[in-house]
Amino acid sequence: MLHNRVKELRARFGFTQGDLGERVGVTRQTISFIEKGDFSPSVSLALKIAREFEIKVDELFWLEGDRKT
Amino acid sequence: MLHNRVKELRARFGFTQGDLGERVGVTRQTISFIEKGDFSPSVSLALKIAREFEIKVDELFWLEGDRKT
DNA sequence: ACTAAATGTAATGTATACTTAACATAATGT
DNA sequence: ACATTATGTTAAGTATACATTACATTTAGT
Repeated sequence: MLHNRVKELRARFGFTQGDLGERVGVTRQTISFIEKGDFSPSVSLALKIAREFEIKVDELFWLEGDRKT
Repeated sequence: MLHNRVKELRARFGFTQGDLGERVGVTRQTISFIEKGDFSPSVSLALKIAREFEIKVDELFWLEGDRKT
């Protein structure tokens, strides 16, 4: 199971799902699915999203029971 | 375009493609495809591979023209 | 109350990640 | 020379990421 902080960071940056999708080249539905944890995006997309938030992929996405802290 | 250091690190750890695949739950062909850059794995798989090598996803995979140094 | 923007969600379609099976080749050990 | 192991690669199938369209609900602004 994969977890993420996309929704939290998107809110912090004041982006809508549509904004973020546009910036990283996917639709708002794709962002919505990712936030819901419905699927595991490609590492390319994960890198693009992490880049928008200026953090590392490992700080945005983590595997169940694998949290840093 | 996505680049990675999987082959280099796998060699450093003395794993065969089969060894690594088994550890992260995919076939050796999948590891082979990833090393060749044929596709962008899911972030779940990227996290598992990075964990094996004890490095961050961002140090294993990067987008064209996005290299840290 | 009305409108517009943002989100949730569902259906269907396409692209691509990943599997399975197979065959070829190179390298190593006996 | 033979067997074994690792890798390259290809073809065909399955699973899933992601797009597109559409509609309902919520929230903020007037």
